[in-house]
Amino acid sequence: MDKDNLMQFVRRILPMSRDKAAQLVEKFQPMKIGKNEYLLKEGKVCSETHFIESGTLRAYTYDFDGNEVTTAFYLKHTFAADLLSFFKSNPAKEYIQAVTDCETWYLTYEDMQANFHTIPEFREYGRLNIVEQYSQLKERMLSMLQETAEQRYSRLISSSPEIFQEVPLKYIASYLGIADTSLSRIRKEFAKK
Amino acid sequence: MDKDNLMQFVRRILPMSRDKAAQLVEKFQPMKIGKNEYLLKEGKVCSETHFIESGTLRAYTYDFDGNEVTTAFYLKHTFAADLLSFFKSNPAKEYIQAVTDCETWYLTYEDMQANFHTIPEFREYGRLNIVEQYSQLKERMLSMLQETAEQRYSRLISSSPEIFQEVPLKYIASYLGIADTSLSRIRKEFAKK
DNA sequence: GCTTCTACTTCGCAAATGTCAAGAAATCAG
DNA sequence: CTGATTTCTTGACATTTGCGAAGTAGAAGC
Repeated sequence: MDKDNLMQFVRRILPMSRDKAAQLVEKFQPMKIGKNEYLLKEGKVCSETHFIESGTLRAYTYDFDGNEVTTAFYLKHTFAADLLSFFKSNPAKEYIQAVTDCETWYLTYEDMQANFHTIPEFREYGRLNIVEQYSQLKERMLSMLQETAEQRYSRLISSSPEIFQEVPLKYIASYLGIADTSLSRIRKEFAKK
Repeated sequence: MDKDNLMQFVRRILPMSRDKAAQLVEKFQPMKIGKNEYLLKEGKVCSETHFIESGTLRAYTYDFDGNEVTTAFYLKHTFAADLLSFFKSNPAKEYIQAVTDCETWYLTYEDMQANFHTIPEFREYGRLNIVEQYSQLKERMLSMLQETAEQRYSRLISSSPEIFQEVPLKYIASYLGIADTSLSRIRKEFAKK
């Protein structure tokens, strides 16, 4: 397992030379996480950020009635971490669990800080990365505000069809903010078209 | 009009000496915006960030059916800007409009970049600020996912009662993701308790 | 003061979604 | 392979929310 995918990912966000990128990803270390195991539990501080080489994870928390609410899916070749816990060293408010067996490259908060100080590009990368995450969250927020459940489903399946191969529908339902029975009905309607 | 409130705000996010703070806010300039005027229009790049000395603004966009969707309220002594447009110099996807007459201190993107380079604290402040905004957006997202309209209303009125003094209820309805008639019903039910 | 406009409420009905229970289908463990 | 568990679907019914229309109250303009 080499760091090619990681380097490609980093350079797509912030173009830079191969050498710079290599320097930037040097501190990342490999990890394996078995299916249903946790990368992070509520109350713990998220002290690493993981680039997913293979596998899928999801983040979730509970609502007032004790139902699981899926807040994010992390597919291969993206980063998985609780951004808030990681950057502010706060206890996490959610769980991050492996939906399938996973292999990741992870970077500790300390190593990231070291990179921030020694590599100006990394500082810029870090900032862009947060803005990017903010952007995605905002789109999802807007989608919740202005679209019906069916429209949200339609958007998700066309923008991220991979998710549907990787995770159970009930997680997707709670991610879309609807009951799993409602999702089932929406899929039925949707299939007719 | 002096910069005391601005300095206080900045130092609350990132503690620093009075001198540092003074240096940091030096480039901010005053502006007045009349009721119903626009601080930003869709399609324009948001090239300044505004600290609101007095007054209230809101951000909004339109959904597929042409209805206004309020995405944010900006109360006095906070920052108003389209974060995504500002940091990425992209065309804004929304409008920012003054709900009442406003006075602001604004900083241009160029001046912010200059501050980033010359004042390390400001870099750190910028990053923390984005993380903070992300945090707030995430809470709202969760609130949409796990709470009923009435719970969201209840939460808003207890966390930000000021908003209800400043902006029409119909804006609040679209901010909560419901029709104004539904908000009216919810308020009626809510008043009984 | 009068008119006009906007914000807000209320009503009746329709559409969307939730809840609960049952059963089918798929997956997992031994 | 087989039984147990989990996931998914379906149906009946309740609840929430949206929509259009009508009416009221208050603010703004003249």
